[in-house]
Amino acid sequence: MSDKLAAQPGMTGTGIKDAAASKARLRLWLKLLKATKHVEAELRENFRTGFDTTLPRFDVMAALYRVEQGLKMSELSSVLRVSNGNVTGIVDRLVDDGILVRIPVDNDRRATTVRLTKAGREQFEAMATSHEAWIDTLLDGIDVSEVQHLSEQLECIARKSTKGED
Amino acid sequence: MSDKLAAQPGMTGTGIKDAAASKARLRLWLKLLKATKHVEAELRENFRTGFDTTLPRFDVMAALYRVEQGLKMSELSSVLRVSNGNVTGIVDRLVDDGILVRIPVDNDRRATTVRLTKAGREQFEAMATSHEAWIDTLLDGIDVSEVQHLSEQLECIARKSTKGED
DNA sequence: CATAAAAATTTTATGCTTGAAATATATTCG
DNA sequence: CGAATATATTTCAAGCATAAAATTTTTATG
Repeated sequence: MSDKLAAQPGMTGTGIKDAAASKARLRLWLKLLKATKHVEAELRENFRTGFDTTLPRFDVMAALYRVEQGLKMSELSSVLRVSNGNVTGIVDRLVDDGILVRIPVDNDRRATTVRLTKAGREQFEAMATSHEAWIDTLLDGIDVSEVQHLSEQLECIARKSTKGED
Repeated sequence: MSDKLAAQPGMTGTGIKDAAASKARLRLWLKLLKATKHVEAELRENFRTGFDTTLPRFDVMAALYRVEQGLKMSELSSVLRVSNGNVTGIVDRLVDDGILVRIPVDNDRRATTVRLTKAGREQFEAMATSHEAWIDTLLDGIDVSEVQHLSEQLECIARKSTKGED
């Protein structure tokens, strides 16, 4: 009746609820969110002032940079994990700016492939270099020796959704 | 001339650039982003189906729940770290729904205080309970013993911006 | 006191984001 | 073949988010 049910070492994963652990996870989540939002805000500002562009546009360009022959709209929204309609709007604007082209798909008139133009590839390369440097600065409070371990922990959170690829 | 400048143990914090560390931080950032987006997406879906509400609305309610007498609009946007105009819109809708009230501030007719109604406080309590349970489930891949350490690492990222409170 | 400067908030323009409905094309199968 | 179903994408309505301009009120200062 007076067994201690909470916070026993080795008790992890028994499914028994632990109020203290729950609170600790909540606090961890709030910190995770805070750190991510902070970095995102800095990146957004840097992209805006440095390249007059946005993070979502960069994300689209990054996804397409890896695949020279381009991706179908549905592949793009699947890679980026955003809705189809969302991709439509961002791609529209990037096409207007000469950064992307839409190319019809042979044998399927429903689909379109989207690809970076030469100008788009060049712009992306410049942005990617800055982006990496910004991240390096923003995360410099984290010791390199910790990065691997931290990464593994974060994998545990994302895992259930992503079927592992990346 | 042939000194190895990169990836030396003990070299951390010298300010000398390390391409491998930079790449590692970039990968870490992508994982951080992925984990956060995953949790946010789950929470959004849970709030939508479970309470017909949204994460930003919950955030506003959470901030106000802690301060029974309410907060001024500017305090709210400062606590939540979002723009003034953004808060205006979300508060408008919450007032329409009877969850918040706007109260004039004595001696300053420019400002308004925003406060949860009784119904708002009750709704928040129900949502907060579910929210904590959702987080507990979403983060259950992380061992409780790691939480403290992870939190400290994340503090290093957020620190430069937040002047420490919270 | 009058006017300038500062402060609190709202408004506006633009873009991101979602979920759901609509459109168009392809495929399956009776 | 032809109707039903599935797939690829766009459109739509609503809400979130920002930065910048505008509005209203307060405070400071000459």
